[in-house]
Amino acid sequence: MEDTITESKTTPAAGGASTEERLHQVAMELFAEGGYGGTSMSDIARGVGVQKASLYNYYSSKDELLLDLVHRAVEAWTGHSRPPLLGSGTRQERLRAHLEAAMDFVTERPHEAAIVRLAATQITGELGQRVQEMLGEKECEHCALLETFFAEAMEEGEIEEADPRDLVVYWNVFADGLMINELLCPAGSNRYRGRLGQLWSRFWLGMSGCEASGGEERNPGPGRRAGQRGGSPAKAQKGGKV
Amino acid sequence: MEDTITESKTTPAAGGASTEERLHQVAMELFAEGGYGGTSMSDIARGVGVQKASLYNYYSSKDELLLDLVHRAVEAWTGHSRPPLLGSGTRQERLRAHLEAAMDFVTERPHEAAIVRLAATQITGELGQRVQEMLGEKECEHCALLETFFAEAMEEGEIEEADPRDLVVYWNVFADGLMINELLCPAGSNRYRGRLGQLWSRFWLGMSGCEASGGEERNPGPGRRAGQRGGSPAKAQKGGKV
DNA sequence: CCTACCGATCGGTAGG
DNA sequence: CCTACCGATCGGTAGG
Repeated sequence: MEDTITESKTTPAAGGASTEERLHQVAMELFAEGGYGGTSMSDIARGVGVQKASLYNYYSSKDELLLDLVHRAVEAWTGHSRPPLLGSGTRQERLRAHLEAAMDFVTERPHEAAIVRLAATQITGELGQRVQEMLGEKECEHCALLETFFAEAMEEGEIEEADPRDLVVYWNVFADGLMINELLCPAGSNRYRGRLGQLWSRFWLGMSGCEASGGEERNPGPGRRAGQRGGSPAKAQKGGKV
Repeated sequence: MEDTITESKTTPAAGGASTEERLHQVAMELFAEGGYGGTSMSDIARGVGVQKASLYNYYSSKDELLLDLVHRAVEAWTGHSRPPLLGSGTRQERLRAHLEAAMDFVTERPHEAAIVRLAATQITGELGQRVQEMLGEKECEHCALLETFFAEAMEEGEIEEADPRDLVVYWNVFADGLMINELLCPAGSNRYRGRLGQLWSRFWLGMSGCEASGGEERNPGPGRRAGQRGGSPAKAQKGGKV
């Protein structure tokens, strides 16, 4: 018989995917839609088409399963949205492409995006700490990258002199605000993605020129037509906390 | 003995608060910190100092308990942050005061703020729908108020002409981005509240003057260079998804 | 990958 | 507000 196959695990019961692949898919979907506490191992087993006990051949516990899924989702998001930031074009173009890629990830791979959001906001206790640790690392890494990005943009004269860390904070507020709304909006009706043009124009005004922390009043007349265009489909990621 | 007291419910076991008040306080705190699924009625009963069954004299189910807490928290948040918006001063001052009040609520009454966030992001199923309904109503009401606020600000010339709805969206992105970061930041270290000065300057640039989505360039403000490829018309890169 | 089973705990009810 | 109790389900294990 086929017991030459040492650790097959192949039982292409559905879709031709291996049990492990189906496990990833199903668990991702159920956690994303029902939450961690709202999804039981039995629910997952039913979706995969195996007995609950069999799941423990892949993960030693429900916690470990979630951690792996979160890790995969974060990596996918980063892998999708970071490249545009490192691509070519003006800094503004690259930053905007980065943002669009991140937002498209939310639209195209909602379950993975939801898992990351869930990880950042919904998990408590010891598991929560482990998850926060993982996300925190990624975020720090990303913030450092952005800080350098903004510092270079200043050297090139594309944005006014300022503390790069202030720009990172400003960016995080804008990006997280967009993401959280896109994530929570009833699927499909992305009123934010569709209004990105005007939002970006306004955002970029604050990014490129501003009398920093000192000035408060002084809303100088407008000037500056920020690059404006529809959104081009791009890839995605972004590691803000959402 | 004292059975002359018809529906007393008074058992000032701790802090002099009634059992019902303690129930509100304890449940709010536990839900906020442990999540809905992560908090059992037994946990709450233990915190209140009564038997689990006694909780059902106040609420017919765990769901009803959460709904009431969410409702109270939303009302409190609104009651705390709306007055400044309707106060006196320039529109910018009033809007900023509104924002600061909202952020202070997060700092000063973290459990109530957390309950609202939890309600918006963590509850699924039928209960989730009921909760979303409640929040949605409140939000619509608030958006309408803001739309009027911005329309008036335009009439008064404090901000440039634009679609008020665009301004509401821009505001929502900024406000939500700030809130979510303030909510998730390790308590105390509010790096956002502390940087509100520079963030606000940048935000207000985009709010007050900007050639929105359809607009062309307008009177160039006084100083405001900013490198960025010398005044060439937008790249018009199309490719948008619609 | 399955059958069989574990102790613990869940939200909630009966009845006083 | 309590004692006593319910059926259902939880995450996980034994052993093959």
